[in-house]
Amino acid sequence: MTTSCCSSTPLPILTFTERAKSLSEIQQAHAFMLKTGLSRDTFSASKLIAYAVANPEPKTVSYAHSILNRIDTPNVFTHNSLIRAYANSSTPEIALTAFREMLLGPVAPDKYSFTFALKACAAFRGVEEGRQIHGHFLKSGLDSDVFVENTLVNVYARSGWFEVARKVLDEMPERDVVSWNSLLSAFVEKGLVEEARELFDEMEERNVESWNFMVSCYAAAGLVEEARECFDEMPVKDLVSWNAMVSGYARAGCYGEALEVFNEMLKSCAEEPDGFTFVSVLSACANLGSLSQGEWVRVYIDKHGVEIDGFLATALVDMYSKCGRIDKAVEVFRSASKKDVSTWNSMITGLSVHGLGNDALGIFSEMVYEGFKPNSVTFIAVLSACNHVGLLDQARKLFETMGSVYGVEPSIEHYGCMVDLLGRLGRFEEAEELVNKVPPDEASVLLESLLGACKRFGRTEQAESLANRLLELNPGETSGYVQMSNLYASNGRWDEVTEVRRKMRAERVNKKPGCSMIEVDGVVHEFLAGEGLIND
DNA sequence: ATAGGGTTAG
Repeated sequence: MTTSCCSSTPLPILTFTERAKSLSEIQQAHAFMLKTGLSRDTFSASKLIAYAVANPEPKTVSYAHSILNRIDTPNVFTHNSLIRAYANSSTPEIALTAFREMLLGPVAPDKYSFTFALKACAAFRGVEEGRQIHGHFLKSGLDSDVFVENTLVNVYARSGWFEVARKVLDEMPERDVVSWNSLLSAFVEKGLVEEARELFDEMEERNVESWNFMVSCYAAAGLVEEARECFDEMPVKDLVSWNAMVSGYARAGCYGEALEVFNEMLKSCAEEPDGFTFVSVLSACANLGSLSQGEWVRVYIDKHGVEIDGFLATALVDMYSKCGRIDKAVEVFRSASKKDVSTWNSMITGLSVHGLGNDALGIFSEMVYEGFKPNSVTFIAVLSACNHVGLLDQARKLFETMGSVYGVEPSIEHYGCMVDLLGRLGRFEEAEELVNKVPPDEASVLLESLLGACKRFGRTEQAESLANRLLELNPGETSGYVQMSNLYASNGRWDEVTEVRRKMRAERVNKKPGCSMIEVDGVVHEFLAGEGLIND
């Protein structure tokens, strides 16, 4: 313990407490206070609780809670700090326990208590709880307050009670820009573009955040032109505005435009790009296969000392592996100081698609060894790695343990990997067993996979029966018919082909033409697959 | 001594 600051007077320990950088330092301070009897002192304890406000992880906050419970005379400040810390944690519901405890005690809640308790309700969409607290506030005798009411607007709006939110907003004795944004942000969160636009046009005041909400609202809906219009129109842009536009283009698949806006951003020198910017830019590079621009970004990141966090490491690994440089992907991965589950996932996926199944499995073991919890994506990545290399035993083992050991229940994608692998290796019985374990309405992907394998192995009879099952499962869809007719065609059974086609017409099923595009010398060529559909 | 909306990411 770094006790150099601790002596018999209370001040140094309070300074130590204020400067604590970890929960264990707080616990050291607490231990010291216990010995000296200082821990029951309201002011000293509030310094311990302040740490939880600044670092609201559930563990830290519940520790602060236990400290608060042992104070002789809690005051309104210590109560509010605890409610606030819970409201900002990932377990905001517990803020209401703390609020209830306050109501039962001798200290009356003030406008801060209500604001924090309501903020907690907004966080977990607790509209019923919010309503009760609203009623409580009205009966409390406290004056109407713009902070309390703004939070209330947000509670109702985020819970989808838009009319009530609007009513509270309209009846507020004084509104500010946050009042409007409280409702606007909820429309944006729910993807209600029209409602957001209408409100935005009606707003008495707007700030840069209001504009950013609109840009991101359009971008999230894939309406990049509208987003751009809004972006061009806004009176003041900040870093978030630029990032919203770059990511909007990238997510909409407009990768060239994403890079263009990024270049504009650099040229205008208005804002320095940050990790958010680079993640979107790298994603654009990855999807364009543009290694040179991706490299440029990496150099920029290094030169400007931008911190490579889990997100950025993931984006870099992804960019390098999608651009064919798995060696550089591994290099970035190895040198990354921060990794999260997605970083591991993108490394495993990268190795897998490069055919390096064993390396992918090695990274998976490392991941588990280092204490990261694999998720559903991880298992898709490792199972497809097994698939690429034909590692049946490993795949079986992973598939069995993913639920029991790692707590990730297999979904249809995982079944898909297994059925693919089993089919490829000719293990038809085992594959069928798996297919029969999933609910019928999800089984068609698996049936198609297995059907393909049957064809490759010349198992025409089984293929036929699978195609029939596919047909029964979804008579309105093309895949069963197409598979069936291809099957007959490849065996020269033309009468049966005609019969399938007739059935298809009778059921009014039409095969949608496949479409693909390619750019050659700046001219886009479009190809349509299908019969007589090009002139339709 | 403590406020509210907080927009951007693989």
